[in-house]
Amino acid sequence: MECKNFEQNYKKEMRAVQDSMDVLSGKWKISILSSICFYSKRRFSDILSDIEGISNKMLSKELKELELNKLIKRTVMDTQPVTVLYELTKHGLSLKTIIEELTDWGIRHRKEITGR
Amino acid sequence: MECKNFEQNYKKEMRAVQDSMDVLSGKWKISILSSICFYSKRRFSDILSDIEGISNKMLSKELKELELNKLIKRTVMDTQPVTVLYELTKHGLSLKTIIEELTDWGIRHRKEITGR
DNA sequence: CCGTATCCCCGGGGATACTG
DNA sequence: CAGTATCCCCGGGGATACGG
Repeated sequence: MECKNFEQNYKKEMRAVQDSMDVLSGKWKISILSSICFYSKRRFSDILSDIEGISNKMLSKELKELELNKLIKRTVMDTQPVTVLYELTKHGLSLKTIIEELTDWGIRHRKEITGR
Repeated sequence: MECKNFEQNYKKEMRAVQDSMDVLSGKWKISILSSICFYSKRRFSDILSDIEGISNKMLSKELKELELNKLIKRTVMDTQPVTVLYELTKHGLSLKTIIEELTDWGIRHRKEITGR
């Protein structure tokens, strides 16, 4: 319950958490990752309808950032009209544990705030 | 490596992760929590100087939100002039594992992006 | 179908000054 | 010391239309 192991590389660790948050804290990032993860492979328009409220502009932008960060892989299918598939990379899948823990904590947090 | 366990309560879990992110993804939240956690108890002006770039307005705002979410406890000391101590609550401390994992992932992520 | 381009508005958040 | 108040600017992000 104490934070003694933070003592040594305090600053460096703070930068590392911040790096993670920079990647994940985009407005729709987690939802997009969840959607793709759940269906394994998912098309642009499918993700668009999975996530309530997102615009095509934002989806496009967020997908681009996730791809830049090597969390997802984009594949253009040679169909007519064009189809694009998104899937998680190995690196993207390495987030699974963290997402699950954030899920559990979110549930506990809701209980804590709403008063059990 | 698959995401089968997401199948059942997909929507509910997505909302839960989002709840967590809503609490944590504020611009300075993680830094503030880390600072307080590292020193166990910390004063307003100390946190202000711990975190490079934050303004007193933002610090005040973020602290208020963290307190509302019961992650930190605010204590006014009866000194002259007034001193205020911030510390993590039990609930706030329950984030420690997640923060540590985000730290580890951040380091791995940097390696992934910069190319080992 | 999968995006990009454009327009436009609102609020996040910095700088600074002020109060108890 | 620990904030609040005010001013002000810039860019995040929505709506809509267009292009390959």
